[in-house]
Amino acid sequence: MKAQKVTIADVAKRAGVSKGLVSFALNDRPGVSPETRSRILAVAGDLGWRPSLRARSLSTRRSFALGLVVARNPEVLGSDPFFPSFIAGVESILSDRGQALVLSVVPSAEAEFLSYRQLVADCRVDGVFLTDLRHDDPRIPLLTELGLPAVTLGRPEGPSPFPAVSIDDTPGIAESVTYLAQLGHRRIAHIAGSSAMLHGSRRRDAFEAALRRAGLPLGQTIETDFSVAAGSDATRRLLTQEDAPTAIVYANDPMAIAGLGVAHELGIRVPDELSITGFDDIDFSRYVYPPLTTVSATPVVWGRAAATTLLTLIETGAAEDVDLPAARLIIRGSAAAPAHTRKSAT
Amino acid sequence: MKAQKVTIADVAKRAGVSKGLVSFALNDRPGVSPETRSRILAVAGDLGWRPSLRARSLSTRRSFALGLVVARNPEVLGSDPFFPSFIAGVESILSDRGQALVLSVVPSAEAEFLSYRQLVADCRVDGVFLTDLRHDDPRIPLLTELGLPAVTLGRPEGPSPFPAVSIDDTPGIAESVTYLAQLGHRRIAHIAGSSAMLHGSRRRDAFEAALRRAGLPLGQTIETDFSVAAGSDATRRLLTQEDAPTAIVYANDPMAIAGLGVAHELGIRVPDELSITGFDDIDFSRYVYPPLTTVSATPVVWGRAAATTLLTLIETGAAEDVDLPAARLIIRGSAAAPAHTRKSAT
DNA sequence: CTGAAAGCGCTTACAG
DNA sequence: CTGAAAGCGCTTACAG
Repeated sequence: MKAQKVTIADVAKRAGVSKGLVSFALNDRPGVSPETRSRILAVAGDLGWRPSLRARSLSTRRSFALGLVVARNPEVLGSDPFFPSFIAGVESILSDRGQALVLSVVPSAEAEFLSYRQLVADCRVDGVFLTDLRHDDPRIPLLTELGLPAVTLGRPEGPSPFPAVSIDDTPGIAESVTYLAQLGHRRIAHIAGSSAMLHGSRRRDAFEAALRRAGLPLGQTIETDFSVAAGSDATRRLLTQEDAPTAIVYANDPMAIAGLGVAHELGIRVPDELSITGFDDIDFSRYVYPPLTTVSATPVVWGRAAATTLLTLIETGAAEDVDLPAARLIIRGSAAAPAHTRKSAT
Repeated sequence: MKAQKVTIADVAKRAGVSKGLVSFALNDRPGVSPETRSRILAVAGDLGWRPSLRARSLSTRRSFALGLVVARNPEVLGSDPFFPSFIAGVESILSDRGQALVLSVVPSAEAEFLSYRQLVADCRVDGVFLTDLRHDDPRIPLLTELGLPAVTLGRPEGPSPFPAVSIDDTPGIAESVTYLAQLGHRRIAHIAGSSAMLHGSRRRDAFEAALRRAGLPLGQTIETDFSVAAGSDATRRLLTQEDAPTAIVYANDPMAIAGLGVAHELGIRVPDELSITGFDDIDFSRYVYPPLTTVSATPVVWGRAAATTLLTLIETGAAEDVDLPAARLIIRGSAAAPAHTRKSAT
């Protein structure tokens, strides 16, 4: 109703200058004397002038918005608190900078491609966040072709023209395995995420390397899609077989929580008869029983750093990679010495 | 790189008409002969012309985008799968309609106000979704003053100029209580959400009404902020007191899952010694142990309906309220006859 | 049914 | 240091 009535022309007239000058003053460009500038700004303030984003967009070809497209089905998305937290981090940066976040949630990888094309066709955003990196990620050449600036969460394997904001998840997994080994576990299994995803296979590699380092036999690994349902199924398979593992390292917390459910159902006591560790330290983790020993990720921090980097890239044309502090193991109650060890110790 | 090279002027020249005519053809406006229209459209297709959203925005004063601002701290947001699912539903409508979703996540109610003002000052969106309705919700007068179209999730108490898309959660709570009463429970407690929120107090009212209807004494109710942490605390209070309830009706699943953890920790077996019911049917619910008896919400459906309604409102200036099917009780394993009943039956 | 022009509200060379 | 003009790419009365 009341908004957008006053334009740059009103300010110019009232200040007795040209529209161009007002624009220069607004954008801190050289070529306007300090006195004139402050007079213009004062008038703008008096009039309550808010420069029209639409008009600026049209002439500067910028959108003043960043994009995030996430390709997941709604259920999996719902049990994964990564995105809400990541987005909260992103927003904490954007809101102060006058930027908006346009979010696109799509059900499949094909839809994801379309979504990026749509975003640039409509000039909706000035850059995007690339999450859930995959092997030979096809989105990197796509975005390159589209000329859309991006920042990747984690460093892609191949060459990438985009800055990467990373948080090393290897130490966390390694710590988990070491911790379990020190407790006396020898049959440790891993319920892994999708190996198509970089963080899925990287966690798996870290798991196997840590096992080797601990001088333990290669443990069983079951690949999943990171979903609660898959975590549940995999746990059941593991626990109902001969020589079931005494400890399971999960690639994320939702699967670990599902695993806890399966153990309860089978009458296997955690941590007495089965130790488990998670990854993410989601809110639920400290409230399940026993509370989950897990690796703390910091998605809010990640979101902040990614937003800052992307904005720098867009504004200056370049940005450095940033490495965030590695995720670390948080010891709670879901892991303990295996039953036979305790028995012999008693 | 390649995008946005061809403009309406190119199409007009190639088709041998004026820019105005191209615009008319594009927008299905009367005043252009069928032959001319199809010729223009053909040329546009040949040239791969994509009308510039920015230019359209400037002249039509529309943004072709919808807004959602959610005011929650990141942790609570993370354990609540409502928004991801709701957003997925919204997107499924928007993507086909060439609309985008701009999402704003803010930590407080004050920031929320600012966010709405910013959204309209920058003309970012043509309308917004109003979720988490509160008593005497101050956002309704705010949006009215700002002249920003909106759709409310649920019907506000007072007068509202906006269409409401609702899903009745009363029957689900009532069914929960009735079910528990029929199992033989007489001391049923409620761990409620925030009474400042409409759905928090409505579920509480439904709980008390159902108790009365069942001829049961008024149960204990503890108010929370819907968070996992609060659900955990409230459960502990309830279970460690004299005459602890034999059944607890939770206002949402995350709190119920936290309650399950507390019960385990206290050595209280569910459902043998304690029955619990949740609300939402989040993904986790069927994978905890015992699987949660809960009320199924349908946030994806809600998102779709809300998006459709909001778009109708924006395009036509009016939209009908819509009532979605009520949420219903889903019986799983977390509720059973209370111990003493079973004892006497044995 | 069609064209030429003005306008949306900024920014940006280009002159002075 | 400052002004006047053209341009961003559409839409929309207004004439014909």
